[in-house]
Amino acid sequence: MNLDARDTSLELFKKKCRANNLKVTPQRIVIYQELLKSKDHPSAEVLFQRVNKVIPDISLDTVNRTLLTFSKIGIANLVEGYGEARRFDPHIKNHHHFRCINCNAIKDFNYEPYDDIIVPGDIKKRYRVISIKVLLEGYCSKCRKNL
Amino acid sequence: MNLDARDTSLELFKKKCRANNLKVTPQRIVIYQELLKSKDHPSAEVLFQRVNKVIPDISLDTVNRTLLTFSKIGIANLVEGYGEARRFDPHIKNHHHFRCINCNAIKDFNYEPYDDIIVPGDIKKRYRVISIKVLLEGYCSKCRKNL
DNA sequence: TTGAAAAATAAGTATGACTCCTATATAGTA
DNA sequence: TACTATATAGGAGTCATACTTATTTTTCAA
Repeated sequence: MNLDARDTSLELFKKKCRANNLKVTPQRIVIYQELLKSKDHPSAEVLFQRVNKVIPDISLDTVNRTLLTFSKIGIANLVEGYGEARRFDPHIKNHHHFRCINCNAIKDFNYEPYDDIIVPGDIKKRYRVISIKVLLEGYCSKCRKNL
Repeated sequence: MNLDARDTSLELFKKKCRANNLKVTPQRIVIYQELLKSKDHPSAEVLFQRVNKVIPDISLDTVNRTLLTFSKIGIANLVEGYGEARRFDPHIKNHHHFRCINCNAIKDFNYEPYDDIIVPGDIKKRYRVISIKVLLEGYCSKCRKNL
């Protein structure tokens, strides 16, 4: 055997695909590799530009669809900002949210211990932090029933 | 003086508008009132439907623009999901984010104490929680300079 | 109270970000 | 190798948001 880190990660990727009945296509491999390299939480469009250099006739739809698929099977993470409509909250005071990853419902809650959460020193140094929110994600009461 | 709770809140609203050099228009008043009533973190479209019943010829653009304005001057809050492109992260392991409210940059960080954050009992009972994330928001190093 | 200036609005158009459709191509496997 | 289920490209459609412009309003000072 002669697997460097890259091969190992690629093999792992293939294993995960097979475990989820996903075909290992050249498109998926390149999208995976380009995402792994990314330090900037790219959008589908941004990653498409990079993948496009490797596979010139890939479509944006494929990149977007594939990224969503990856996030469903745990190969990638969907960052805050979910590609849905912007939503507003009349609550001004700091509070926290539970978000259903299935139906996107958002529930407010307050929890005193969360008010004592401190900001890491190096974050404080680098950025100006205005709010601290805890975001819990999972399935709401309705959606957990249908699992 | 004969101010009930509603009048008081309306006066407060007008005060905030003036403090920010915003004109107090009938549209803004109704949008504010309807948002205050909302328990569901409405999108611009959803709130537009409600406001529309009070002001039939209001435009969706006005509702959306006004909500953004409100969130800028602290009358409303913009909920996770910012109406921008969906973004992906190759990091699988649970970690946390700092997000710049100006340029929307997202920075990953890890902080051990955050790994011990517990889920409130009543949330645990009602929902199935899968992930706990701390979301810090404010200004990144670049943007804080230009303030 | 009025009228001018600045700001806000409605309506229509444009753009961006997906999302769907369908014919073709390909991976997995018998 | 051939078959079947999936995946893909490309184009069209949709939804959410932003822009443009002419008109209307608010605000404020005379």
